[in-house]
This record gives sequence, structure tokens and C-alpha cells, in this order.
Amino acid sequence: MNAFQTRPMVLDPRQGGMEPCANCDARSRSVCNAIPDSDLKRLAETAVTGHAAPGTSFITEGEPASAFFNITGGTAKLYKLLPDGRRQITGFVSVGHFLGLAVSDTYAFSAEAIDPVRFCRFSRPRLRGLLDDYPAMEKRLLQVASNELVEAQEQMLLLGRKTARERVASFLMAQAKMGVICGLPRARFALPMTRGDIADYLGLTIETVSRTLTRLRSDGLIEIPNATDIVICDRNGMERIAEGMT
Amino acid sequence: MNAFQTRPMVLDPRQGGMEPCANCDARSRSVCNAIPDSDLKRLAETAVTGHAAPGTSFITEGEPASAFFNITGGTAKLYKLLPDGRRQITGFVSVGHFLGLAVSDTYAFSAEAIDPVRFCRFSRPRLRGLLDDYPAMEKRLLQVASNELVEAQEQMLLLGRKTARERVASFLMAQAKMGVICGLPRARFALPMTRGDIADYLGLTIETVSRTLTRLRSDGLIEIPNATDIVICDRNGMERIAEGMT
DNA sequence: GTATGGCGTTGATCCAAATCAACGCGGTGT
DNA sequence: ACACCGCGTTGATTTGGATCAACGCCATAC
Repeated sequence: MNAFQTRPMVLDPRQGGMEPCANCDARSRSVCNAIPDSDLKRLAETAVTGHAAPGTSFITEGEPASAFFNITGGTAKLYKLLPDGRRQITGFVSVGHFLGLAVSDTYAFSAEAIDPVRFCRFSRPRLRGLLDDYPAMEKRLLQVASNELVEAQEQMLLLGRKTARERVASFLMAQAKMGVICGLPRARFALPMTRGDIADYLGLTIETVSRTLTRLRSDGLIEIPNATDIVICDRNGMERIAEGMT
Repeated sequence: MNAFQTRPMVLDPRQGGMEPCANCDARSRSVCNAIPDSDLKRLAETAVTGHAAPGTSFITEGEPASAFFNITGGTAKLYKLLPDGRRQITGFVSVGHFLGLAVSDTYAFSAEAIDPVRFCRFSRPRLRGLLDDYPAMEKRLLQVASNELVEAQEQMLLLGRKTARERVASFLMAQAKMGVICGLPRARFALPMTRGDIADYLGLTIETVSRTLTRLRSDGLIEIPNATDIVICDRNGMERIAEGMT
């Protein structure tokens, strides 16, 4: 089940009274690095830590948007649903990602943990206070939002105009680049999400994703040691397919 | 042809030396309203006006992102291309819309005028200066970017999971709402873009857009007095189709 | 007048991906 | 041990939308 700790991080007994933000894995890659070291206490008092077990949601589309989240560990999927259950995953987010920026008073998407997710939770008024006091953080948020907008446009191109083969190749190359950021070897990486998740991210069915992966493998472009691991064999070939040069 | 005026708006002879920002149609609905009336001179000196004739582009994907644009009149389409010419239109923008937020040093999309477009152009350093001096403008930009992100996610759902009928219905309802904002009557509005543009926005072909419109018409949901005008007859029915309740 | 060309519609045919279906594998609960 | 179930793969068939093709309409050009 989904669980919140109701006390600020700084009081979290498991942290032993230390300044948790100071040695947070996420800080270096998140908007929090806009706040100077000297003010980390303020940051720690503003945030509340929480976690979500695999398969549980911590944001539900349409519910009041009472808080913002900063992912500090694990991977989650963001998605929107149609009334009949059709699902579009709009993104996978992991450590450092900031969630819930919607200006509206309800969330525009749901978020569900894929593996165990840890996060910091900022209530709207508290985040507002932080942003008012640290304009640099607002600047960082704008950068982040701008980058996400660019990614969203890229994904629209994928969903509107790419073939199944191009979509899967694009996805794998993007995941491979993520892997690089996380320090894994260049060519090999793990997919934390299921085939169903990939399908709902790429606007395809499970079967088409599976068949397309098999095809890429038999074409010698990738290897699939097991269902969750992927090895990119022909980086250039994959890149060309992903960009539609076929 | 595309044309820039190289002098600041305030010096534009056609403005007769008045403060152009003070009576700009776009200001009330754009990020510029974050700047107080008393500082409009500063704003006017920062911006340069320009225009683009129908069919001409004023932003080209991949080129150095030297400036930001604020649309003050007309409608433009934003799009991305694949090497073989496949095109995805990521949005239609009109008065008040702010363009070019990409943090990257090159534009992530192209922008082309549909009808005659007028805009204000801010060089990156000048806009940076404005944002540093007016944190309220940065806050507005963040709001705008957040809203666009929500719209982008909605469009991903459309492109990834909706049927042609649902896509066209969604598009028409969104345009109808735009029309309301612009003060036109509730049920009727004009489409400034071609069927090809609509197709590239919805991830369909021209033929499918045309056939789907015809079908919606013969189902009594809309009327099509001529190719560019649409009348929504059954608002609820259209809304239900758009949301996938079929 | 009558070419010409862009835009939109409609019909006939095709095909990439969806759907329907079967099965294998590994975990887990009894 | 066994049944059960979620996940992934593969095969057979269907289908929604793409593609190919023809035509009408209305500008603008000559």
C-alpha cells in the first residue's frame, strides 16, 4: 500500500536527525539544487518523505492537486485513462523528477510506482513559499518544464507519425541514454516496466511491442538476454530507424 | 515573405511614438501582463515587432534559438518533421501565445504562419534581462509552460489511444472552445487551417479527416456550411465522442 | 474563354497493427 | 505436488485507417 510519513524529513527517526537533503541522491539532478547548502534545513522542513510500493498509485488523475512530488528513488509511470480503460502512459519518471506542476486544481494524470518509489512531498502552499523565497528554484522549474515540453513534442511526433518499428527503436534508444546517465554500461540496460507499459507508452499493443522486439533481434540490431534486459548491438542502425531514416 | 522590423516597437513610425505595449491586443492574454503599466516603456524597448505572411515560417527546427516570440495576431502552426517529410503538427498558436521556450540552443520545432501573423520578438539575452528584473513574468511563464504540458499530455492520449472519430471530435470541441474565448458565437466557428494541417495535427491522413467530418455531419452532430466553417449541433454528443464514451 | 493548380471529397483497394487465440515459463499459494 | 495467474511470445485472422485514384470546385493566370 501507498504510505505517507506525516512528519518532515528532518524529524524522520531513520535519518538520525541529520539533514537529509544534504545527502539526498536526488538533489544533484533535481530542482532542489537551486537552494543553497546553507538553507537545506528550510528545504528539509518543507518536504515530507513518502513511498509507494510497486503497483500502487500516489497521484490520481482528477483528484485535488494538493501537493507536488520530487522523486528520490525508483521509477513511476504517469498516465491518463479514457472511460473505457484505454490508457496512455505519458512518461516514465525516476530519481530527480519533479511532478504535479499542473496549475489546475486537480491532477491531470495518475502516477503509479513501477518498482518501490521514494519521494519528497511538498504541499502547494509550502512549495509556493519556497518558490517565493528562492527565485532560482522557479527558474529551474521553468527550465525543467521547458525541457519536458520539448520531450512531449518529440513524443507527439512518435505517436502521430512513426511506425511501430520506429517507435520501439526510439523508446529503446531513449532508455539506453537514460542508462548512460545512471552510470550503466553503454550498450546494455534493464527495462523496469512491463510490455504492457511500453505498449501504452508507445500507442501500440503488447503483441506488437513483443513482435517488434523479436524482429529487431532477428535483424541483429539488439539482443534480449531476458525479458527485462536489452543490449543495443547496432547503435547507428537503431538511431537511424528511430529517426525514421528507413 | 517573412519580415522583421529592426527597430523597437516604440520607434515604429506606424505607432506615432505611442507606447505600443499599452494598447497591444495580446497583452491581456500573454505573459506581458506580468509587467506593470509603469514599466511598459522598458517592455516596448525590449521587443521588436515582426510579421510573417501565410505559408512562411518564422521559426525553423534545428536552427539556433536566438529569440523568443510572442504572437500578437494571426494563427501559426508548430510542427516537427521526419527526414522523409512526415510531419506532426504539435499545436496551433494564436494571439497571446509565447513561443520558443526551449532551453536548448536550437529550436525543437518549426513555426509557420497560417494567416498573416504578427509577433513581438525578444532576443534571448534581452528576455533574460526582463525575467531577471520581473520575477512575476517568470512565474507567469512557468504557469504557461505547465498548462502547455497538460495540453501536451492530453494530445498524447489522443494520438496514442483515440480513434479517428474521437480525434476529430476532440479537435472540433477544442476549436469550439477557442472560438468562445475569441468572442464568437457558441456553436459556430471557422477553421483557419487546411484539412492537411488538421490531419498532421491529429496523426491521420487528409482523406480520413474528410471522411470523418462527413460522417459526423451525416450523423447530425455537426454542420459544414463550407469547408472552413463548422457548426456544432450536438454539443453533448460531440463531447461524449471526444472523451471516448462510445 | 480555358488552362492550371491547390484544396476537398469520395470510392476502391491494401496493409500495418489490432484482435483473437494458444501456449510456455516462472512465481506463489495451498 | 499441483493449480493458478501474470507476463511474454507467437500464430491466425480481422480491421481501421492508409494508400491509390478519380473528380468537383474555385481561384488565379494567360
